[in-house]
Amino acid sequence: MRTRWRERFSEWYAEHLDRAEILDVRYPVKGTYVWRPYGFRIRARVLGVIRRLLDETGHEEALFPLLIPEHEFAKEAKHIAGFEDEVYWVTHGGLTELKVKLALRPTSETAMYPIFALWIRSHADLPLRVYQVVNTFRYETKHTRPLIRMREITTFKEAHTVHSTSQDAERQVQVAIECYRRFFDTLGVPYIISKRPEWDKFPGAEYTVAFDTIFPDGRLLQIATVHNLGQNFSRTFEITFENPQGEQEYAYQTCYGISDRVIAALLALHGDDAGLCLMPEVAPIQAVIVPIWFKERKEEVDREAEAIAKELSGVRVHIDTRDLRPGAKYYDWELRGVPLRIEIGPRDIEQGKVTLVRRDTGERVSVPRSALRREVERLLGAIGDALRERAWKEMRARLRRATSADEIKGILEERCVAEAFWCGSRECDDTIEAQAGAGFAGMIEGGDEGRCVVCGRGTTKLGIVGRSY
RNA sequence: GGGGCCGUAGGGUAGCCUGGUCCAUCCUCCCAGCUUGGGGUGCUGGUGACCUGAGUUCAAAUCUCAGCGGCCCCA
Repeated sequence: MRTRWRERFSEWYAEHLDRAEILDVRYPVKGTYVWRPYGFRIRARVLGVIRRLLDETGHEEALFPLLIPEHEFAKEAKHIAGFEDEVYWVTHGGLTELKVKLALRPTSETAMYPIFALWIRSHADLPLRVYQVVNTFRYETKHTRPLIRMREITTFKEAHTVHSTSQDAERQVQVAIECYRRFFDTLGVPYIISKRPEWDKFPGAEYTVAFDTIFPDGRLLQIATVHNLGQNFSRTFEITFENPQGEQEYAYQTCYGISDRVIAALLALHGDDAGLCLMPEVAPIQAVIVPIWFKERKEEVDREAEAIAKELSGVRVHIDTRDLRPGAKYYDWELRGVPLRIEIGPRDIEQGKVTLVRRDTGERVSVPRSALRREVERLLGAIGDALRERAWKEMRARLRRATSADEIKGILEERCVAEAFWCGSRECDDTIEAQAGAGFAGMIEGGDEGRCVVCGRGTTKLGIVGRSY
């Protein structure tokens, strides 16, 4: 059942972050939240996935400071113009006013790049690929929402690369996109990849490619961005290298990042009315064992539960020994999204079987003990595939082709996202914004040919329009 | 950026309009005991709250102002 999940999504979302013990939203500073242990374990698993992908593709993890001196932060004019209304400033050390104000990083370009300038001297030092996982701060004035719009982003996974040629930087953009595809595929989070319009790109970038997903309420959520910075920052921060010809040259850079929003998407897209439904890859508990006790046979059942846990080494299992009725435990673990439940009771023991129940479908099967391990592994794989497939299907159903501004408006009213041919001009975007209530969030290039929904000019660009978070 | 609504135990709420009946209602959670155990066991007992500050008043959960926090709508 996905009635409430779909129709009253924002209520569902807030309620389950709390009930599944992901976050505590009661911390008394607006836009900041507490990661609870269960949520934190999910976060750690997700980090494990992205770290592995970045490490495999030649990135090295590093850690730069949170504080950025004003003179560095202010160096890149467009960059600061893009962020200045949302920067937190540290102005005092104790009672002493600081001579140089310190910004809490809203992102780390200006923290990293002065140091990159020191690290890089020759083409032999390139390419440089580093990433870090940090918290970042933005003084958001719009409505804050847990994991979606926060004043303290707690888990910004930002990568920064430096190259000796423009082509190499361009290739890196493709590597990053591929890396993020694999990341979201692992998490079963569906995405639309598009280029952000000129007026909406990252401040200081040449261009920005974004990943968006569509939430159950039909809103677009940006879940990753990849930027080609060209030489904009290297000129500002004097990141130069000696090329093979012995000349000094400005380096070419890219950066890309993913925030806490990926967790929001992970939780939101795989739920149903009973609660969360975690992808097995990132579930802190992949299978929960519920012993079915009867007065005289409690110890026997407990021994059996222990034996099962042992047999399943390598699978993340948990035995629920709380003094609750089995039914109460079922509801509880369903809420928390544990993908597989293993029930073991006297009846199973007598038959030499165990009972397995899938969280995604509710399907219940009785399997021989001898087949336990194989079946558990098979089912975990099947659940992951099913969740991924269902999420993609759901998103595709919410992305609908439009051939006029009116149709776009209609699609938005039906809580969906529209895609329509668009020439790419600001004027046509303004028209759509005025007529449909939302502008183009991005454009997908290189499709078939069509005519811009506004001006009728021929184009191969497909714009996407949706209400966004 | 503009407009509106709201803040009562851990969570959800009644009471507020029309100040006194309120050491504040109900559900849930939590704790103790007994009971029960293949989809939220039942019973008994118990802990726990008026966002913060200032003001009005004989009297404030209730009225006023400010702060903090939350929610919704529009651009």
